Amino acid sequence: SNPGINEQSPQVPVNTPKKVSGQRAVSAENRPTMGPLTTPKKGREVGSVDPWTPTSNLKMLISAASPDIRNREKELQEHFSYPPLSKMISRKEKSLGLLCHKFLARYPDCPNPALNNDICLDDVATELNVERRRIYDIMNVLESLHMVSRSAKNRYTWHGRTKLAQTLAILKQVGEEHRYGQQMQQIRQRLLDKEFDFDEEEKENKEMVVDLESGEQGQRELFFVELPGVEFKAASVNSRKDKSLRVMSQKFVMLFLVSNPRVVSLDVAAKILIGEDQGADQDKNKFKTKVRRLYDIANVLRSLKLIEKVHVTEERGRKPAFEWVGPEEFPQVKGITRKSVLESRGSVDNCAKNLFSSPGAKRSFTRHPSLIKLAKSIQDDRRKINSAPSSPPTSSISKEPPQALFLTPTHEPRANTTVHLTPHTSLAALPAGSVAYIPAQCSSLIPVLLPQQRGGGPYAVYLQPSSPRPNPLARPQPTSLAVRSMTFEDKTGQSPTGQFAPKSQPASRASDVSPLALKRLRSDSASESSPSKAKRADPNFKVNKHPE
DNA sequence: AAATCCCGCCAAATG
DNA sequence: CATTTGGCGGGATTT
Repeated sequence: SNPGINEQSPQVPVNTPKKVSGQRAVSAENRPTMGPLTTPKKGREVGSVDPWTPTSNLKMLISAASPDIRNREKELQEHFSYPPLSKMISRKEKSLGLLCHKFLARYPDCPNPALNNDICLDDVATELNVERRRIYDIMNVLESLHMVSRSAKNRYTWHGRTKLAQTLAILKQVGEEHRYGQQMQQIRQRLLDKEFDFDEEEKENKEMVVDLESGEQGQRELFFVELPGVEFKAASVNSRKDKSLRVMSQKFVMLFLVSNPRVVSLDVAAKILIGEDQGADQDKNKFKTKVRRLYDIANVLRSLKLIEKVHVTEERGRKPAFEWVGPEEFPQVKGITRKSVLESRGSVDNCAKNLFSSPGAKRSFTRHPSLIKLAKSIQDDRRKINSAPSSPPTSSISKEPPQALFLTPTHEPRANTTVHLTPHTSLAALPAGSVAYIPAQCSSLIPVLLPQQRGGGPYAVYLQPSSPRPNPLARPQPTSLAVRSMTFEDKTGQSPTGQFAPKSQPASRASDVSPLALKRLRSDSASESSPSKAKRADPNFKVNKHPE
C-alpha cells in the first residue's frame, strides 16, 4: 500500500541505480508502486556508451528545465517519464537525515512493549523507497542507542526512546571513565598548536608527547553497550566487526556527554574516534572516511533531536561542529563487574590478539574460526543466561516518561561529576556495581555485565582495545587552551525547531590573545571536566546555530 | 574551496 | 552457495 511518495516531494525513482551486477543488493528494490511515472529501471546497459550514473541522470533532469539537453534527454525520455521538473529532486531530499525522519515517524517514541514492535527491513526499505544499505545506516546508530535491537535476520525490534535515558547514562559514565573529556582537550590543544605553527615540521610525525606503543591494553577501549534485548537467540552483538558505526556512534555521543560546553567539533571527534593506530598510517584518508561516517551518524542523531549543527570559530576560522541538545540528566547507572567471565574471556582474546595482532599487519583474526566460535558461543551463552534474572521487559525504569526527557538545552553550571584521575578511583567511588573498568591486560571485546537497577535487565559493555593512552595518570595535563581559544558564534539565534538557542554568550572573541603566546602558554588546567575553575566558563565561545 | 554526504561496490558475516 | 550486513571511499552537491 502507500504509493511510497509522501508529501509533495516527487520522489521519483529515476532509474534505479543498479549497476552492472544483476544480483547484488537488489532485493527489495524495484518499487512497482509508482503509479503514473514508473519506469522500472533500465536493466541493461553495461557496455553502453553511457556512463550515466544515477547522478548524472538527475543532473540531466534538472537541466531539462533549461533549453539544452537534447540527445541525452531524448534518450532518457525513452526510459522514464519526468516528474514535475518544478521541484527537482535534490540531494537534500535523499539525505539520511530525512530518511531517518521518515523512518522515525513510523514508530512511537514510547512503544508498548507488549505489542508487535517488529521492524522488517525489507518492508521499511520498500516503503521508504530506499536502498537497503541506507536502512542499515540508520539501524546501526539507532541500535547503538538501544532504540532498536536486532531480533532476527531481517528483523529489528523497536524500542523507541524507552531506553534512551538509561543508555545515555551509561554512555556518559563510560565516557567519563575513559576520560574522553581530557582526550578531547588534548587533541584540541594539539590541533591548536599545529595551527599557527607558522612553519615547518609538517610531515606526519606525531608529537614528542606520543604515548606510543601502549602495548595494547590501554584503558582506551572501544565498547558497545549492548542491551538485554529479549531472550531471543538473536545475540548478534559481538564480532569484532562491531567496529565502526555502532561503536562510533556511541563514542560520538559520549563525547558530547562528557564535554562541558556540549559542543564537539568534527575534527576532534574524528581524531578520537580514529583511536587505534594513529601513527604512521595514512591518517589523511582515514580521517576523511571517519568524518564521512560522522556525518552519517550526526544526521540521524539530528533526526532524533539529540544534536544540532553549529560552528565553532577559532582564530583560524570556523569549524563544523555539533551541539548536544538532548537530555541532560540521566538515571544513575548501576552495574556489577563480572570478573570471572570477564577474565576468562579476556585471556582468550589476548591470546588471539597477541598472536597476530601487530600494528601494521592487521590480521583480521576475525576470521579465525575456532577463536571466534569460542568467543561467540561464550558470549551467547552468557547473554542467554543474563536475560533470565530480574524482571524481564516490564517494569520500565519508570522514572521519567521518555517524552519528558527533553529539557531545555540550557546547561546550567551543573558541574558534571567530579573528575577522577584514575578509573579505579571512579569505580571505587561508584555506588553499587557500576561500569567495570578493565585494567590493562584485557584487550579486545570484553563483555561486562551491568546489572541494571530495577527492572531494566543487565547491560553489557563490550570493551575493545582502542588506542594509545596507556597510562592514564602520569600524563602531562592536556591543557585547555584550545577550548579557550574557541569561539562559538551565535548566528541568527532562532533555531528552526522553535527551541531557543541554548546558551549563546556574547563572546569576547579570543582574538585579543596572541596565538603564539597562547600556544606556548600551555601548561594550565590540569584535570579535564571539572577542574574547579580553569576553563570553566569559556564564554568566548560563539555558537553558530545552523539555520538549516 | 570547503563542507557535506549520497551511492553503491564489494568484502565480511550469516544462514 | 545465496543473502544479509555494512565498511569504505569516489565524487557529486551544497555552502
